[in-house]
Amino acid sequence: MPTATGKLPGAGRGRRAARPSGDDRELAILATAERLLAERPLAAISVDDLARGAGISRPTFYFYFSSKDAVLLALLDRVVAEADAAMRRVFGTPAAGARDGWARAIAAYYDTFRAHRALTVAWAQARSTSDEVRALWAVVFERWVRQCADAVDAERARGAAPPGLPSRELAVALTSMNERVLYATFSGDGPAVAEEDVVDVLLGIWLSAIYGGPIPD
Amino acid sequence: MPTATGKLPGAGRGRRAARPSGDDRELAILATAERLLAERPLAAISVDDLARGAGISRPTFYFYFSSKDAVLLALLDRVVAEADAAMRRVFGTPAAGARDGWARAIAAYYDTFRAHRALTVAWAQARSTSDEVRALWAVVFERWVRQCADAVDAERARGAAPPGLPSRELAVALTSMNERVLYATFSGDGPAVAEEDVVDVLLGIWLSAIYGGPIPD
DNA sequence: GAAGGAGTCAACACGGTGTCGAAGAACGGC
DNA sequence: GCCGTTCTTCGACACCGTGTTGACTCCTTC
Repeated sequence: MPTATGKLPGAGRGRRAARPSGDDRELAILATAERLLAERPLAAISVDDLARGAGISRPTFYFYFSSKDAVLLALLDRVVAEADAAMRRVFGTPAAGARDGWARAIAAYYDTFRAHRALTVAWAQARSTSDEVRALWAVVFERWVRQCADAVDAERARGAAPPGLPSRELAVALTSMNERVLYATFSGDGPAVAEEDVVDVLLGIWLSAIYGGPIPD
Repeated sequence: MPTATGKLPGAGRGRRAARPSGDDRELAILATAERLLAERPLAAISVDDLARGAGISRPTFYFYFSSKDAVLLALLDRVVAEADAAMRRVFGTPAAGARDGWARAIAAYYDTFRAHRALTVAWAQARSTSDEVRALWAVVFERWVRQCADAVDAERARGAAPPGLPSRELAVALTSMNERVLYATFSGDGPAVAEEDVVDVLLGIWLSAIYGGPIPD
């Protein structure tokens, strides 16, 4: 099991050693992957498809990436970086009230993943087949959970939110919900929330879970 | 694409035509599958493993099931039937208050899936690779969503719950959350809620989402 | 103009799936 | 008790996807 790294986005994932036209090839593979992913599921795309799409032979593909999963990982790094950047923008701007802050955070993820819906769906599929994808996702997820838990703690500390469930467990559950609901909405299989409502629905649940006091029986 | 049915649990999924000792073989395959699933992921189990485990050759396996997925489907039918039975029991017994009713419903699913955690995890993986598994799950999920939405409507009608998000979308989101959170807890990869807390955490979020009024900014 | 690295691919080994056809057991009718 | 039919089993095959090897072709650059 090679390449268990996950440092800088886009770097070190393949096995190249930096040379002129090689970069084009690498980009061509990435672009082909994203294009094909938009039309069929990851499992239906072979290394050969990727190679041909990029105008090279299958063995040459392995010169650039160590496997199909490595391509996905590289693509995923990018999107995660994008989502984090969006999130940093949210935290950087002062929010007009608590509701607005949470709304913007949820919308930031929604927008990022919607812009790459094919990738989002493919990632979820690859998570069950690739340890590396699973590991990368766990790291990313953990970061979001931590941010969310910290924000909840802060709201409780300033008296805006009542005490309640442990903030970390609350954060895990809410973040999980977002992940699953957004996936269902984007992939379209099974019951899902309509795309135009999804942010509102998620936001509503987040707010009542965080700010709603204890429920009398 | 054969066998798109989903009628009676355990029936019609393979391609047998009912005969004596054949039943033993079928059961042996099912048992082998559940046993192997407890030690490694679905993708790491070949048809050959299943066949050998049941004491038959690979071609003979195909006499009983049309594919690896069909085995999982048969197993899944059982567990779903079990969960539904548990749920019917919950609805059949009068609850001591609203909180207790929801708590028992969530616990019923938790208990059923925990009792078959290996299957639960395998199903989630197979959902990305098999159309049939995906379709079966969509049906099951839809049924739960409907039950949940109906219950919310009933609570609102009797004045116990305030109006709020559309009941169906609320139900989709909450059911999705349960699915994802339980999966994370059982599979153990990535951040998860501790097994002993998970029902309380989910319940807390359900109650505030359903009974919590509108949140002032 | 030789050395060496980057880039490329035909051909291979492997492991998995699903199918086919022939051989073996089981059983009912006659 | 024998014979055909139907159920059951499996060896052998065709196929597809993966990842590797080794040799060949350019470039550089010294």
